[in-house]
Amino acid sequence: MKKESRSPATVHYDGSNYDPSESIGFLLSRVKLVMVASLDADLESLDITGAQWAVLMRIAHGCGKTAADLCRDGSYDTGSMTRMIDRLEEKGFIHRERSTEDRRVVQLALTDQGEALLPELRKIGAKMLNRHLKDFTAADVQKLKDLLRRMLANGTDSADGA
Amino acid sequence: MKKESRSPATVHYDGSNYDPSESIGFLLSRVKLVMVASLDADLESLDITGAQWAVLMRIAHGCGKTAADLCRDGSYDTGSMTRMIDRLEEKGFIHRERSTEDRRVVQLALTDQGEALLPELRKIGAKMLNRHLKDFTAADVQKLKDLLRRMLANGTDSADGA
DNA sequence: AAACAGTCACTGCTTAAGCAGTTAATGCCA
DNA sequence: TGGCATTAACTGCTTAAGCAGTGACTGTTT
Repeated sequence: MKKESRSPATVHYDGSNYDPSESIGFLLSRVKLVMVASLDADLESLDITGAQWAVLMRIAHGCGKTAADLCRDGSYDTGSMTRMIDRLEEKGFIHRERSTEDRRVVQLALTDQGEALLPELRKIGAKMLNRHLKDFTAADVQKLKDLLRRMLANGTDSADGA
Repeated sequence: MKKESRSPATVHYDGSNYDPSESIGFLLSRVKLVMVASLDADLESLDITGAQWAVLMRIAHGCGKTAADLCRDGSYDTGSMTRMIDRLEEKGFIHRERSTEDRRVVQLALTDQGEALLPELRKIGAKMLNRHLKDFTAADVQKLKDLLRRMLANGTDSADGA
């Protein structure tokens, strides 16, 4: 006596119709993996990793003025972020400056060297995305973003589950 | 004098229209992150991680009879896989058996304990996916799979880039 | 048969992420 | 004003992933 599904519209997987290599989870992980690998390859000559690229882009766009901002927006660990910033600072792309208003925080900014690199970073990122979106219509891209945003919202708001 | 785009249909990003938190790359990473976090949380009581769950599911579905298979199908490092299998074996979920036909390979299989756990693993995986696919129509799910598969194909075949 | 390249599982090494705990600074409230 | 919770950045510790290299074994070629 199997229980009937109560809300058929939202039950896409019921525990028996699983094909690992076809499931959304595996596809998603896989796509992320190849995108990062592709980015890493393109960034190799600049001695920058994909993760570092992401942080530089956020700083450049003003999404993250401080380490704490970057951690919140990127769901990143604060300890890891400190060391990430260490690496980027050591390479000369960003610099730290203790805030005068709130002396707990450290303001982050691109150095001239980091600023100079920015166009290339943008170009590489765009190239990688376009490569993976080859033959996508504008509608496809919009739809994909929409679906991903909805998944994100579903995962974020009711974290406790059923 | 900016160069005109040559193939407008496939140029979604041109290096200037970047909003980190809205780009497909960030969305994708983010969705993957919350899905894994969600899976980890649901699996916590079983003392299994999301990565371990993925391997167990693959073995259970016969997608990976050996470590080398699992590495190929999951784009996983062979060294990491050896240790992953160590952990799963130590926990009693799988067991190794040297193949008699080809004595290089080690056959992997679920133990009785692993087999017994399987229904619960399936249930947890399905629950996680359904949670993130809430309010998705069947067409939405199909479309998402289709788009992800196409991205994967784009990233896989021409690895050299432009 | 002997040499050869290729494959499999495994090991040491390096890197980096997450967690827990520390210190300094801030805002709040009695 | 003094105490208290909160926040920011940082530090040690643990875990695990990727890379490079090893030894055992296989199929192939000559």
